[in-house]
Amino acid sequence: MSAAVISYHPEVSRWEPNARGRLVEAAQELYLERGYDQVTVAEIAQRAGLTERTFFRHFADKREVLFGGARELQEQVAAVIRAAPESATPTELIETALAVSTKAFTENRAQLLRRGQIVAANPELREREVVKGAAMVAAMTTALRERGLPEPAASLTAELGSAVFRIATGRWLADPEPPDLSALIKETLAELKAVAAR
Amino acid sequence: MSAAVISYHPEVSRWEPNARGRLVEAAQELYLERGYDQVTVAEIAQRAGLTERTFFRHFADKREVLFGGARELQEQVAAVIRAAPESATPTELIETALAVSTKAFTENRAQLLRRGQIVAANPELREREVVKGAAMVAAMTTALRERGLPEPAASLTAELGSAVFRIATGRWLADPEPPDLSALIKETLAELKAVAAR
DNA sequence: AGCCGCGATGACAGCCGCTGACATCAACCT
DNA sequence: AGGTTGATGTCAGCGGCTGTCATCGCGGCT
Repeated sequence: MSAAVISYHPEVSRWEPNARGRLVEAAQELYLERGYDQVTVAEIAQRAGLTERTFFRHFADKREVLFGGARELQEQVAAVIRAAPESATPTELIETALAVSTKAFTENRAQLLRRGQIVAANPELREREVVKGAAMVAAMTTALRERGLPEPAASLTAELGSAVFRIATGRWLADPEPPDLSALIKETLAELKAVAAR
Repeated sequence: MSAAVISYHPEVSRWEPNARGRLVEAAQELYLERGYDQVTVAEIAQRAGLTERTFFRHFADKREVLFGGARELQEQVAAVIRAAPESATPTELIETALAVSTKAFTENRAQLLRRGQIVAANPELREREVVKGAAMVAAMTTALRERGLPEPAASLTAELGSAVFRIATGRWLADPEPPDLSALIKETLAELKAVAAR
């Protein structure tokens, strides 16, 4: 509680803060500069002022450093589904769940484009993206089942939601004049209904 | 062209035949016995009477040895979509495309269950399965676009088809008294339509 | 004030997945 | 007979990833 406890020297603590963030930043820079498979983990760690071993304490593998946000998004979506009114139809649930992402997406468009460029350039990274999508489906299915939706409706609703999300955000990122993301999601959902009705 | 060129000794050729098949067999045995990550590629190769280097000439990586059939299935499905009459609706296309798998699946149930057991036991293998599903979606989308179906209907139809396939075969494999697979596919598709209509 | 456990990091050794380069040798072609 | 091809072997090496132990500031406890 005494005053002036904090030294003004930046090295307040034993290490620089935000090691994880520095690793993400260094990895993205290097992946963009030279391509994912021309970068070693040791190089990433060095640019971040850390060691290779520490990289693997923060990220399960060399790919995961690009996919940190997926878990949070997944948890938010599941929470929204759980909180929706009991009367909501599957379609309404999808629309509500996907709405949670629009703000973060719209605010970070440049960052998402940069990341998308890195991921698109490498098959291993595209694989990991697919896997994250599947994890999202699983989380949505669980949340839907918890509110009483029986199988296979729960799985199907989750798959539909995931498909709409993937297609809508893909179009939104690809469009140089991006329309409103939530409107695009609604539109894509409507098109899906039209396809399924035939 | 002379007669009796062939020695009766089993070693007709320089090597035992069907190296690829022996590798698949050895890998499945070992993965089942000890678990995927307790098996080295060198051990698989040794059981098959080959070297590690030869394993990697037949399979891109240690996982791929379990996913050989995916490419053929994908090609068959795409071919059926391309061959369907022009008048077919998206739903009919899905139903027709998925029908091609039922025979092979029904005939190889035991094999598929064994493989499923191995894959389910390991996250890396589950990832690869997800990736194969995504490749199927991509192939279906391409085939649908080639017959003139515009986007996003092509992507959506492919996603729906993939979802129905995954869910129907999952239920079929899980059921100890397996119903007719093609009937189950039709039923799942009908449930999907019901979900999407709400 | 002194002690102690915790937690983030470093240092080091080692396994194994995977690749490139070159050698071998039966089968086949001409 | 000689040249080509194609599947395999051999060997060396990189790099992703892990286990293990050491380091040492911090914060809490006594």
